[in-house]
Amino acid sequence: MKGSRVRADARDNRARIMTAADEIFGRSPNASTDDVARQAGVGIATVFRHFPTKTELLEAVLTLRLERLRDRALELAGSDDPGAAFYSFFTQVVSESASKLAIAQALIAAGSAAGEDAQKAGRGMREAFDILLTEAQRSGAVRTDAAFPEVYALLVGASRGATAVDLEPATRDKMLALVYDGLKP
Amino acid sequence: MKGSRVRADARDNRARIMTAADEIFGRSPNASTDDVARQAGVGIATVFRHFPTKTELLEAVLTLRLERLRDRALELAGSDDPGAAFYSFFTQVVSESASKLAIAQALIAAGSAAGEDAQKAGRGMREAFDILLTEAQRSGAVRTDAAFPEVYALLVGASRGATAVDLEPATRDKMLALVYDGLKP
DNA sequence: AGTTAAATGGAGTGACGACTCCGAATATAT
DNA sequence: ATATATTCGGAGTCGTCACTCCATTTAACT
Repeated sequence: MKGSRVRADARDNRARIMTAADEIFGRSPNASTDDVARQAGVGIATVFRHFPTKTELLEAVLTLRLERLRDRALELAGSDDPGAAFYSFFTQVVSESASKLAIAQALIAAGSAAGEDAQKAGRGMREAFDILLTEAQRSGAVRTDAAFPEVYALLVGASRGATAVDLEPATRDKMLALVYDGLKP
Repeated sequence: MKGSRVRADARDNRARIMTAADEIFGRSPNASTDDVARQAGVGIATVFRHFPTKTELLEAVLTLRLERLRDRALELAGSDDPGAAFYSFFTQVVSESASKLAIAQALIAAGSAAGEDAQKAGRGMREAFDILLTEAQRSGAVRTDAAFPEVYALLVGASRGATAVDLEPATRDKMLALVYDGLKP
């Protein structure tokens, strides 16, 4: 006899809802909760049972994305070539930014600016990125007079820029080349 | 006897509504039409008389902003120092981007992606910026292998980056310094 | 198989927002 | 000053969306 009793279908549904929400909100930030439920193949009430508030659902999705990014940064952190690791991560984040940003935007639009877990995940991701930056600077791949805040602002900006107008991949790469030239010693 | 009869109060109200909308939507993209009416000191029906649709109101405001930016670019275009003109315009756009982007975002959220007048104004603004870029390149202030699309993407990105996290002005300037280093020959 | 507590689903509820209707007010021309 | 066509204002309509209630289903343990 265990204290916590977790029914299998509940776990399944929770996962299915998060997947659906990730897709739906990644495409259209103003989607309704019903849309998520339909995509997940469950009733509306089930969504609200697992996530009592739309805001909480959005936060959960955003948190997951941020944690994945952090993990990827940490994987790259031990690399032989810190410069390549840094620029690779930067490029990856920019490439995948569209849907992630849509979710963040949805969260903001939903009213709640903050969000316990999401904030923590954001901090974790930034710390991991800071490690990549520091290593790249130590190896001479990035100028040392560029501090974390402005480099991070550049990452966010490049991401949002790539999202804003739907950029041709070729143009995006050229833009990133300009950014990287500014970052080199 | 003239064919077009324009009552003075109507003109006044239209102007007041646009000003109010500019402020309100610049602050919070999800504001309601009632908020605009209240801020403008008119009734709701008056807003809808002048702008039959919320989308049209947003477009009108965005168009005005874009036209102002274009004018500023054209003013700077004849300058003695094309490099300074280019970087000055770039910096100005980034500084003021917060509210402008909020409006554009509101437009997207309102459903309508396109928008006749706004598109035309956007084109005009981009053309004016292209002039600044070309002159700056000719004067040797900007590298000549940077084409318009990626430079424009950089402008949009820097703007959105500055907006995203509310950046300290000092950090924003450092970020811009990095961008400008990437643009120099 | 039977029991039971947890989980589900979909019809409801209340609030809010874009947009309309129409009687009252007012600018303009005579 | 009066007439009149235009504009105004705010109460109302309609649709949508986040969130709830409860009868029914179902996983899990004996």
